[in-house]
Amino acid sequence: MSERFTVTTPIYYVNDVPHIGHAYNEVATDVLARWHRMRGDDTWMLTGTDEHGQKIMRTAAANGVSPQEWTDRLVETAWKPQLELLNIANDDFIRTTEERHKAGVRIFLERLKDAGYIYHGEFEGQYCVGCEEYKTANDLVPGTGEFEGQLVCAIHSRPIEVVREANYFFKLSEFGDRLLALYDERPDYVQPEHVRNEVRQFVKQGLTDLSISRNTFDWGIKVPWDESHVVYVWFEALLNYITANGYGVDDELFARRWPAVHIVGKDIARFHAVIWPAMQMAAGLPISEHVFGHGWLLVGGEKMSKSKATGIEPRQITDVFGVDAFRYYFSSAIAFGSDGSFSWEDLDARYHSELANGLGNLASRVIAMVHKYCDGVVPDVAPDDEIRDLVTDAVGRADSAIDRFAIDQAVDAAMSIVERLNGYITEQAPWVLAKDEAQRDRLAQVLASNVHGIGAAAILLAPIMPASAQALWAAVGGEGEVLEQPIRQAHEWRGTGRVTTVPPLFPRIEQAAPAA
RNA sequence: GGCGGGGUAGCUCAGUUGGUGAGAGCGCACGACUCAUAAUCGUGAGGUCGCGGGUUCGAGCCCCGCCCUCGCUACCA
Repeated sequence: MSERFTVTTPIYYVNDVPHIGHAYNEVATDVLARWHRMRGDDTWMLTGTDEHGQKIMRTAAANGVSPQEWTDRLVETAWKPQLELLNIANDDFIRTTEERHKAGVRIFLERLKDAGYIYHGEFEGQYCVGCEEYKTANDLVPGTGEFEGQLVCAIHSRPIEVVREANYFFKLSEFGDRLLALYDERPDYVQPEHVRNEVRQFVKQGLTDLSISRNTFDWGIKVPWDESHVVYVWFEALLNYITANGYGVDDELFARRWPAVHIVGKDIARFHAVIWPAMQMAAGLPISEHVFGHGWLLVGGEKMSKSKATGIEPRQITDVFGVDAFRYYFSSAIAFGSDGSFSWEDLDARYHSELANGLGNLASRVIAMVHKYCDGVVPDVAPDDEIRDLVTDAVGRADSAIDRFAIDQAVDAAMSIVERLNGYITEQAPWVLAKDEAQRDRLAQVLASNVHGIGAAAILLAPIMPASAQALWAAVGGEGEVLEQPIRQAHEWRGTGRVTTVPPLFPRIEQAAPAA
């Protein structure tokens, strides 16, 4: 009963410097995708970059290269390396400068126009180049210094430009009722609950039409029927989700991949849960399955922000703790959907408590005992009922948590095996049993129970920590790739019956954490 | 201003539709054990559940007011 699962990250604005906020989204999406693959689902994970817009054009010019050369460079030196660093197994990577995207955007626009949802209108506004958006009076503040006496953008502190444009508009205002009906009929369309409420409330207040083209610069996709305009970046960027999946050119592929699940930051949930579904309705497309808005990472109690220079690069963390610990930390320490506090102290504490002392040490002690008391051969006996039930229950809880996007709870379920096993060992005291020949059978069952639990935990943790899980899996006699094990049957795994020797999976790190 | 989220043990947070004396993890203290990455296991440490009212036999969970904090308010995760 395998199903299909297409999941997306936002496409990242290529001019940004990748930081742990982007990484958080990538890792979470990757964990979901890997989990579904291990269920046997027809899984597809899409990510990519957003590369058009005036700001990119200007940055490129400032660096003396063409926009295309500029974005090529950023993609190759910043974005793709970040995916590799984080061990993200995305199936596709779309760039909005690719021909497949441009072609799909043109087809989509033509269909919208034919359906009567696009019209020509005039628009005048105060435009901030830094924000690439029109500002309202509320967004402006009195300037200081060289801009004394002028109104400037509150974010960039630079003067806005008054721009009058004849643009094309999308009739977003016509979709309010249908959107509200969507939220009501499909309560799980927007998640989590508080994001859904916010989106719903927003739509209830009424929608206005959306300007979707610009004619003051040309770094973008030309409007098919009017090449003096380029499509506004946000409108165009959303279309990556379908242009990457064969929209308009390969109906069979598109039918297989679409609709998708979108994992986005809560700040852009609105675009994904309001504008995007309206666009899909207008074009007669199936609506996305879910829009999940995750929370922010807070650093020192504040939203991590590139403009406040509190952005942290993933490498700063992975260099010290490793990629798997990075993935584990952000998957487990933060309730997916809520904001979460990041600190080096917390990361360090959880690494040592949960991974080094908990999981790593458990593997270490069990493997050592199997070697010491059984010559490395895992006793071929059924695990204790208690352990068997514990593991079976954990597998079920973890798997169902994923359906709720509760990644943190899935990790908790997996780690509950580790915690219980450490207690179980102390209670059973194999080192005592080993001294009594009459207790051989009991000793065998205790060790077999541990190996059984560790193997299952390795499978459940594989989507979160692929490399470490593989090492753990192999160490307790798992055969082949742990990522190819059926995750819903993790409690039924059978191995070679021999343990091997492994170096510590998560060595203690004595050095002080770098200053945050 | 409007909308939304928060304010619970030192820290990070759980707390279903209100009901046994308010919880978890980490940290801390003490004890046990020795298979293990000086790891593990057990016990304990007593927080006005932001403030003030109200409803109720009974409220951290409901209502009113207030304070603080964070985000959003139309197109940067």
